[in-house]
Amino acid sequence: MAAIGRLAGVSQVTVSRALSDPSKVSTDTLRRIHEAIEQTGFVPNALAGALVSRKSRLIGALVPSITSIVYSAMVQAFGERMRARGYQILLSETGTALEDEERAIMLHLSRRPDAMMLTGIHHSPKARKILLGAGIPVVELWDITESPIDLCVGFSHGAAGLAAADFAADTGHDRAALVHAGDERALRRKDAFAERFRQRTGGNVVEINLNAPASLGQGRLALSRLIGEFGFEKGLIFCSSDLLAHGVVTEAQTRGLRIPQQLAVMGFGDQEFAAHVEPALTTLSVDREALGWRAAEALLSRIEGGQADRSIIDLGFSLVRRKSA
Amino acid sequence: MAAIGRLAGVSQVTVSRALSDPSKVSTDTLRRIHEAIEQTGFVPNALAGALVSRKSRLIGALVPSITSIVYSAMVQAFGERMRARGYQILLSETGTALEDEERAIMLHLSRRPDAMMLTGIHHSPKARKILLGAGIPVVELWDITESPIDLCVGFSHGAAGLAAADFAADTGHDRAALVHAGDERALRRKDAFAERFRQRTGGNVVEINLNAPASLGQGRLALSRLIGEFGFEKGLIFCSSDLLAHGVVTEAQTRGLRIPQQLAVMGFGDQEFAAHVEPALTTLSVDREALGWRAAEALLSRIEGGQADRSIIDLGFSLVRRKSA
DNA sequence: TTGTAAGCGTTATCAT
DNA sequence: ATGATAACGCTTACAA
Repeated sequence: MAAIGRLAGVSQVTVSRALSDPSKVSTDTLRRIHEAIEQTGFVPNALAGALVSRKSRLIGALVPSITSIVYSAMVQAFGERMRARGYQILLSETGTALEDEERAIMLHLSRRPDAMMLTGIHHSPKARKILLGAGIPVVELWDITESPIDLCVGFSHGAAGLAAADFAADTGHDRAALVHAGDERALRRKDAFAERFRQRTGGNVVEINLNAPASLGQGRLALSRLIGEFGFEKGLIFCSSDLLAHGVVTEAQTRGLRIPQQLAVMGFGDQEFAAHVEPALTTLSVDREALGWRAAEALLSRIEGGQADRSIIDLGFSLVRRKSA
Repeated sequence: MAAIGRLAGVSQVTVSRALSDPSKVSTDTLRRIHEAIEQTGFVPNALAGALVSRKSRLIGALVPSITSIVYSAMVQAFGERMRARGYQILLSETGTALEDEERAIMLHLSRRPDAMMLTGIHHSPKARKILLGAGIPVVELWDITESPIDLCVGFSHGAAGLAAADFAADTGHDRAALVHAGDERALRRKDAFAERFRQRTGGNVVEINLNAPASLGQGRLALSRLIGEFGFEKGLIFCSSDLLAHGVVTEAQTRGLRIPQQLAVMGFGDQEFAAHVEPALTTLSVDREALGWRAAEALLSRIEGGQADRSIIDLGFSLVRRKSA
């Protein structure tokens, strides 16, 4: 900046002002400063700015995985909103291990973000403590709790499981299978499903825990195992994601099983392809864009406004009935 | 750090040393320093560290979209490798507009990243200039060129299109259709395909430009349009992504068209589901993990070693023949 | 093994 | 409208 100042015949401070608040600088010097910037290819150092102003315009974001559309669509909406307001996203994948998340949180906090976004409400005690101590807005996504670190935006996974179980019971099924990838929130949905379904129908519930990232192939495998291990060829299958459901449907068709008459299949997430699969998937719809968008809004109002928004935001879900169940 | 020093009975510098190079500090003071850190919940300020050391341990990454598995799988591999070596990823989505990418590059550079990763080899002249001026390693991904900004890791999209056309001709097709989402690299593949296919077979090539993000629904729509607008019910369809190919296959099955006898379908990317779709997709396979991984390695050796790796890295592609063509 | 001093490139504060 | 000066919280010499 000092060099730009010399070129433009002003001091370093004036250059700083020209960039951060042009209204405080005369149009003539403004022009000379921009010319000098153009010539030199000067790019201001945001590290120095953040250090002294204590505002980094950086938002830390932690997701289990970036390749799952479930998270990436949410991060996309979140990031878009944040970028529009002049913030950048420092993104890390944490996997599912709490200690990895804790480490990532420390790393993020060392960059002094203006706010943090976390996935889920399940964190290590130390992570909570450090986050609280950081004194910045924090939003937890995808789930709700009575005691968020600061803010949370999501929906009740227990309620989602109950809704799926009620649908299964209402549509006359007395056998059900649960197929999931083993993540914490999916487990809560399936536990709620199992309890409610047994309660209402007295029927049997079997379960396949794939313990692997959800994929079409894993979905096909799940149905094969369901048939091989449990002789499950009639009933409703509740999958922890649409991708798994799509795999189950594909495998069922290959085997000549009729959907939904013989096998009813429910997914979760209402991803783009859900409506276009043949037969179209019945699923629990979650608005992932709204999730990211609302989280961004809530953080922004905390960062800039003071507080405003309430701290527990339940976005709910809806059951979309299509052809597969 | 000064406060930690006071608690541990040492100076601020010793605390700094304890954190950056523990071997330079006696085990006893090291212990006292860590106790003090534990008590206070101190998190070092990486902004200050980066400012003076001129090393941010930050890598800027620019992708068109994070929700496309094509890019997210690559970024995942890239980020994993970088994190393992102590770097964090500043990620931005740039869409397809060059001016947006340019703006994002400026923003990233202001944070003084130790290196930058860009998608594609097509950038604005100003972007090139600024990047060059930044004096940091830059890697361009997904494509190769004789004149990269610094490094490039990818493969020839022209060659990929030729390979697909040769396959189509070799398997006896004399009509072909191209379905694509309109992105720059897909256009280069389809242009190469069209030219080679016409040259070899003299046959007709029709084209659908969806001008929308690739999706299952768009793939179904594409086949509907192909049939409606061109009466295309026999021949080979080369799609710019597996997702579109999957949509075409789904629509074909719904309409009772036989694959591959009547309609042969080729995808691009060899995504996870490609092998599990029914019928399994014939596609051009690109190793997205290797792409990210090699890009990270190349940058790392430039950052830390000096130079080492050669600057144009062609990872190639392969044609995977399955059932759909 | 530890400490002192200088300075990284900005913004904030107070003058002019 | 502009400038001088003092931080911000670290790392890097250099010294003890």
